[in-house]
Amino acid sequence: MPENENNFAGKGEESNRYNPAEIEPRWQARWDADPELYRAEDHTSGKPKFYCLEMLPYPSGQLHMGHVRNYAIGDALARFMWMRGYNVLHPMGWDAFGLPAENAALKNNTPPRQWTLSNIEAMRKQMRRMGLSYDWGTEVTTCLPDYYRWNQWFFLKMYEQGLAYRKSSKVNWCPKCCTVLANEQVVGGHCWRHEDTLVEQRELEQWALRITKYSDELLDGLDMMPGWPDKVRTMQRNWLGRSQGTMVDFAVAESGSESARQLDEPTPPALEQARAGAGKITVFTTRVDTIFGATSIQLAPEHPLVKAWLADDAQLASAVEKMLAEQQAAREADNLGGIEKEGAFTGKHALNPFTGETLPIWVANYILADYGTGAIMSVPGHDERDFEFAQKYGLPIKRVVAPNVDTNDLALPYTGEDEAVLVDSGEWTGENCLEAQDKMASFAEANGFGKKTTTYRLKDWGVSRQRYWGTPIPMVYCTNGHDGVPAGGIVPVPESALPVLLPEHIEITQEGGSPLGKVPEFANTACPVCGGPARRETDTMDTFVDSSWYFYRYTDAKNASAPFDSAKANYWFPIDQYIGGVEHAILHLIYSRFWTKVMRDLGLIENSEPAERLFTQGMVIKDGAKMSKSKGNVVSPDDMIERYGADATRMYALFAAPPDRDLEWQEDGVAGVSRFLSRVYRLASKYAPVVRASRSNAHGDEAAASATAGQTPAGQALLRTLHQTIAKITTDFSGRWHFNTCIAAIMILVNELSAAETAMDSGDVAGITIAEIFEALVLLLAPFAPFVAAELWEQIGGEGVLFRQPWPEADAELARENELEVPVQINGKLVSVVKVSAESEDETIKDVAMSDEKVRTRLAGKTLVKTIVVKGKLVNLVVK
RNA sequence: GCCCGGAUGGUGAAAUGGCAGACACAGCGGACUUAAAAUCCGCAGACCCUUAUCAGGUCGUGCCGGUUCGAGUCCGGCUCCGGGCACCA
Repeated sequence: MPENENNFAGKGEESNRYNPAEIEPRWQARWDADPELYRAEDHTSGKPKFYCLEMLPYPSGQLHMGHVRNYAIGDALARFMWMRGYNVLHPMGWDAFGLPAENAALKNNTPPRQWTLSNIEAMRKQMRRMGLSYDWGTEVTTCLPDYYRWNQWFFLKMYEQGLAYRKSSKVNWCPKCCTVLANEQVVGGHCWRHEDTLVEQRELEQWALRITKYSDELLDGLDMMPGWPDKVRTMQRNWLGRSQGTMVDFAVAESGSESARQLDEPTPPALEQARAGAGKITVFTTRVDTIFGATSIQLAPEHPLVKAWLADDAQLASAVEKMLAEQQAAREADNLGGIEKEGAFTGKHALNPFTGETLPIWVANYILADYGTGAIMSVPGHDERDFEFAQKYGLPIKRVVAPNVDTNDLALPYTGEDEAVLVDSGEWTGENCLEAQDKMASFAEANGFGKKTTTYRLKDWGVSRQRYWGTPIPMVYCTNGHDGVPAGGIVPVPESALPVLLPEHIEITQEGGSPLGKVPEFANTACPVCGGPARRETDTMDTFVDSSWYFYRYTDAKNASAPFDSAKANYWFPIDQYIGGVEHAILHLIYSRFWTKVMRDLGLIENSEPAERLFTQGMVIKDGAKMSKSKGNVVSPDDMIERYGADATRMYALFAAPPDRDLEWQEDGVAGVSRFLSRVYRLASKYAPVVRASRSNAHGDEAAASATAGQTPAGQALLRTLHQTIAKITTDFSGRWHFNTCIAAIMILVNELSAAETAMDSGDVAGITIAEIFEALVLLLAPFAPFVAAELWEQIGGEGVLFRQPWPEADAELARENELEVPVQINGKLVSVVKVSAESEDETIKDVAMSDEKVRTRLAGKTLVKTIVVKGKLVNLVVK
């Protein structure tokens, strides 16, 4: 910086000037040249381990402020844990598969691989510029074959275990692109790329992973994860949606005229089939106790029985068609909840197995086809939705539950159950609802028309994507079939043939289904079993697969013969602290929990959960709104670093708000932190010679002893603040993580040092004390502002690598105040403040308070009723 | 509709049930400077009393109530803002 030379004549002056633009690149170069610097010790290390992990980013090419904040938190923690003597694993990687690479390819004609890898390069550079303490030796890039081959390996293992299977499911389909769209690519019901094209719902054969096998474990595990935020656990609980209830069979009664008409007409085989099984409708209910109040059966429009009946009943067919169309429209408008309840009578009836009553069977748009059995018994008296429906269509509404035996006139619908009792329910009348649920379910079970059941909202995980830039699914379809495999049947690729490589030079176009399907060299292959012609699976895996287990790979990133070595994973897992955005609370974090359980059952690891503790940081906000390109309020980290340096940028991200809260980005605040660092730099540089001299004079214990003994009051006061600061920061790191107040505490210390400058210069503070304080100050700064801390550590003659120095110990004795200011209240109102010595007894404190001038005046003529003395806090005099 | 958060000066925020507003930002005043920038020092919740000072008083943590010697903090009932889920039988 040439202006420095102009502004500062003296060389000594210049060295006191904080210049991050000079310091930071210099230290970065030194750190980059030392790949061992942040390398964890081997798993055989005897040290206690600490696995500190931040969520891996998608390599968009640009770090944003959310990343900066996330990594600043993780980095501070990792550095602190190192200094506390832990063996720390602090890795970073890239969630490198995904659609944006394909879009970029379309737009700029750049191959996805090239685009992705150059983005990674750019972001890695930004991270290095930030001074983040990652061990780049364990870097994981999910789009490279040495990673994704293990996705394929896991897929084969899951196939062997019956955890991966083909399933027909509904997908968003763009007829113009001829491809499946992710939910987030559907904008207002239209294809995000073709605004005039409506997205269709299509049934498609897809690969799915049987996550539902672990539903109970995923749910119950949440209760044993106190290190995860309640918010996340609640969200997962709702997502899993376990509900205990009963399946009940209602026999379908054939009505004479209807069936006669049906018999006259030719019946398609599907209908015949449906009719054969049409003996009963199974409903799922959590309130089997209310079954005496059932007044109809409601089927989802997609229910197979409804489909069968449509052919016979044109009126029903058009009603159902209308419902489906409206549902579709609502889905497009993203307003499924706001749709009005509608239904149509099927003309059929069913028998209530408990009462023998005949109930009309309806089709209703509020019944979900994919939850429970797609059929319910409608109890309008005790269910709000059924009530609304029954009112609209004039169906009877019966009361069968009352809050207690005497209260029978409460408005319907009444949905209470805990203390409630049954009425008008035959032999069950008078029973408590909850007890009746159990007994009636058992009764149904014993009589063969019901079963206690647990249902889940969670569905199996559909992992097929009709995309290019993802992990190829390692399956082939044997064209002619062979022994035990029908023509076109599934044959897994043998492990030895992995990886199934993604072809690199392909033309990406907008249309035509799976891009890999149009690459004959890829799609056409030989059946690994019979050698005959075969076609590869041309779908790729959901990118959530990549992020479900990447953190295990970090423990053994170079392993070429296994996803990782179990001994290494078992040493490092579970992750001690996982840090990331709350937006991943459900999908990523459920999928990774699932994957962990699968790996455990495969015998690869011992832990059942991936992370001991999870921290979700708040958003970065600017002008009251989340930063986004469309709002034009994005602040670029590069800009900030250029202007104020990485230290100031990181430190501001920690100082402006506690990490769990949203953070309002104010550039003036960054400038303020930068000014603070200048003050620290100037002071530490100025006293560096004192520190160095004291270090070379001092000899071990002697030095330590003289640091604390025979202090001047000025020195004692500084030491007191120092040790209070150490204590505060140390506690905060292991609990609240309120780094904003930690940094404030360091500021207080530095302000005091500034104020004590004259005292220090005039010899009022011993050199050994000055040394102790500045050494500790630099150590305290290390987790938050590593560049300037490293620089100052060197200037003050510190030995070794700063980030491996032991964290300073707080000395409670030195931190203790010897005189306390105690507020005095009268009837809870502050009246005065008195000074007492820290050792004073309550009685003494009271006496001092009572003799205070202001207190005496106020007390005149009053009667003292009660005195409250809280040691070190206050005195409250209660008077009348 | 349901479930979570949150609400404190002009702004970001701080405060194991114990002096509300630490620490900063912006602001104002001063020092340094020919001047500015930078830096340093000081002031700073609102209102009232006072010619002014010194000092003093009243009110004040979204609203209403409660518990307590004492409530930003705990309890009950609301309002508004943010996030998640949403006909889950």
